[in-house]
Amino acid sequence: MQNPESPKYQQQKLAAIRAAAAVFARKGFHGASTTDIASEMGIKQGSLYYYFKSKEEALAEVCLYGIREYVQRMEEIATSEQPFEARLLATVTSHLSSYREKNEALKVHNDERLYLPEIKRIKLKQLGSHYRELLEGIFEDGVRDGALREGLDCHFAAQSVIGICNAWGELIVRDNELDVFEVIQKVNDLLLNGFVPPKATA
Amino acid sequence: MQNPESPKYQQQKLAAIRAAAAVFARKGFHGASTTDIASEMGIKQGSLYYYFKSKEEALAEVCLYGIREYVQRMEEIATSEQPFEARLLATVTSHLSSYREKNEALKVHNDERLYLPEIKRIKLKQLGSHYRELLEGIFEDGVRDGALREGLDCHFAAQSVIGICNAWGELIVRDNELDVFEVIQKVNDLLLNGFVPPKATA
Amino acid sequence: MQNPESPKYQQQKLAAIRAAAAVFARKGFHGASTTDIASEMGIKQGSLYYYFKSKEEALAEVCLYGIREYVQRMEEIATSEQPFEARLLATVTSHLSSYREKNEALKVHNDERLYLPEIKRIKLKQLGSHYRELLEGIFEDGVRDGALREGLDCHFAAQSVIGICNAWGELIVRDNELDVFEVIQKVNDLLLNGFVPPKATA
Amino acid sequence: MQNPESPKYQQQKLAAIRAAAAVFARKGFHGASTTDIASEMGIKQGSLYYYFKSKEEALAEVCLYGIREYVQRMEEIATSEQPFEARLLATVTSHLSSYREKNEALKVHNDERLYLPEIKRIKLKQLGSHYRELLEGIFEDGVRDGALREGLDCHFAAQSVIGICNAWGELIVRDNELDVFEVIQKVNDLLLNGFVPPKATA
DNA sequence: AATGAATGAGAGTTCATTCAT
DNA sequence: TATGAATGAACTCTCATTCAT
Repeated sequence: MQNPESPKYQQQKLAAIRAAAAVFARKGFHGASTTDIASEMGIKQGSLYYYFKSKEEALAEVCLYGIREYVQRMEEIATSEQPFEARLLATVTSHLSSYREKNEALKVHNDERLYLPEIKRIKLKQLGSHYRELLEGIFEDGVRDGALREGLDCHFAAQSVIGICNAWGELIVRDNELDVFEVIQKVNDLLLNGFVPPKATA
Repeated sequence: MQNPESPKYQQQKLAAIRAAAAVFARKGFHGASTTDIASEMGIKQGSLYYYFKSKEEALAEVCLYGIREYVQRMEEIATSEQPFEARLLATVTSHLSSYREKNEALKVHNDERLYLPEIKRIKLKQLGSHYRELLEGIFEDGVRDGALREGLDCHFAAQSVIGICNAWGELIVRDNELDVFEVIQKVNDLLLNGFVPPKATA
Repeated sequence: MQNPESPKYQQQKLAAIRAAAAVFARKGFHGASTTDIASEMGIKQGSLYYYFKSKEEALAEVCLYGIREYVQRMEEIATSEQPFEARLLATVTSHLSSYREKNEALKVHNDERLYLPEIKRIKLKQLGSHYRELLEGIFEDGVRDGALREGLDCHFAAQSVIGICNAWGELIVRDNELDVFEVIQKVNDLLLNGFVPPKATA
Repeated sequence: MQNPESPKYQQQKLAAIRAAAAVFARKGFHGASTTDIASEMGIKQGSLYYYFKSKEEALAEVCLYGIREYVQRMEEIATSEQPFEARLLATVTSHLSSYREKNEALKVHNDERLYLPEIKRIKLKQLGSHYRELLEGIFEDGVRDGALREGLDCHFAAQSVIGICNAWGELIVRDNELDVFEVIQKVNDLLLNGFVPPKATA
């Protein structure tokens, strides 16, 4: 069926993934219909099956697409030779701005991937874990460098960064007025310093 | 469906709301069927309509149920005469432990309320805003007391607390092994101090 | 179940028949629900079964009720010692005014009786035939008396009277402004003389 | 459901309308199921929705179909240059023979259109009024020509023609033995001359 | 005499999926 | 490469009916 790896096919397939991402983000996996997706990309419902074997596979591909570039960027950040603070800022920036750039696929990955059967989630789990591990690595480096507190729970820290970025990401998607750059700054600051003023040490 | 505020009816209605909450939390609104809900509470599918006019109304009631007690607890915290740090800890504790106590309704409120029509969301919005405002008030008090940094964006702070708690909440619901008490401590600490060691002031 | 032939029961049963008639007339047999009927008479749905074994039986009773008094009146007219013209007028008057007096049961009989199973329609058929035969008898008398044309098809005539009365009856039920007395006069006149002016005979 | 004015679609759609007409005529709108209609046209129930958006819309289309050609024929009769008597006969013939030619759609229009919501009835009302007005016009012409009595209530006359034709139409549909031609003659005669013999004028 | 509660069957409708063209 | 047509399963919802109280 996918015999033609023709450029036209590749291009349409990408359009299909993006259309599916947009619709899943808006309506959720179960709330979205194949008709919705097809009409989002300007074709008829039946034609969708030329690009996806099933609706579920569409979800799988969207999730993969969503997290893949997200991990890629993290890979670049993690391997870059920068001080901790720069890398954290880069992480937060990458994560949050991906939401504004209408990367609906990431939102879909976060919210809907659980509706995939275990098997189709393996790859996603690997990528997700990889992402978290890279981020944990950054934190570990930070601790080693003295940029971070001794004894910091790096796993907890990484999860928290992901969590707070996703939370603000949803707000960003929902509220177009939000100044993403400002949010990035503040999130970054919160993660570094918390809300409490530095205690005057004697 | 009926007037009768009979105790039997009230009790069954509550069971219905809880059953719906459990199923919606597990499968999402669109992924859950009324058969699922009915069998969760041990009645037949058609009988569910004795307690809910529609599936959508069931969602509305679950959301309301979920957020109501959540706001109530916040109200108590906000009006208590405690220093900022105690109130923040109480907030985080209240929020996170509600997830462990299988308050699936709160998760449903967070994840599924957007599938309600605008009209049925008004009340929820009010409650949500009220919660956030109470929390903002706590932060404003903290700034005034000097417990928090001068010039802190209290709106941002409140949103961040809610966001990070919801993120960890999902993890708690998904992973039964997680030590909630430990998470609470660490989240609290992150919010107060961030990840960076206090700068040695000269 | 109907053990108590108490006056209260009889009275409520009549109310039930009338309520059913009103609802069936408004919504049709299949379009009406037992809830509609019950609430029309101010009781709860389940209680209806105290008066009717089934919805179908309710229809049967309404139809019977509707046609019974209608036939009774015809019986009086048919046995009265009046000239043809007076009896025709009485027939049309009886038929049409029964519609204005909200005898919805008659309308139900006309429109919905076909939804009854053959068996439950036997009695109705007898009554209907009896009505038509009485009316045919009136016409036969009229022919014999010379009040009507020689060779008139009395069966056709009777059916036509019934048909035109039912047709105007529906209009009367639907349009409250209609002057029933005027309609009666005109229908009567149409049946007697038609629309053409009497030919001047040499 | 679709744009395609493909001949196949048009043909199947017509088959769907006719099937719906047959079933609605037999069982009434509420008594008929979409399964009935589908199996009448030899497709599966779900497939029906390829041709109708809803059962209600099926009813609307059947009614429209039923009354449309009926009005068309009347238009031809009304604009023809014939004496009154010929036009009345043509009207009665058109009306009654349409019942024998299994135009169940007309019966459905008469009996079931009230179950449509107001909005979907507007077009039907217009057509119905148009029909009546054309018929009234024929009567007015007849009065002007002297073919009809001075002072005849033409509105009443038109309604009566429609009413009596519909009444006999139902009988024709129900009783296959009835000689339609004979009924037409007699109805026509009744409308023209009534049942009373012409008074011998001195 | 009446009701609250429940049921099961069936309704209309949607939708993922298939396939000939 | 894409579509029109059809399907069958699942879904939400309604409703006549029953029965303990």
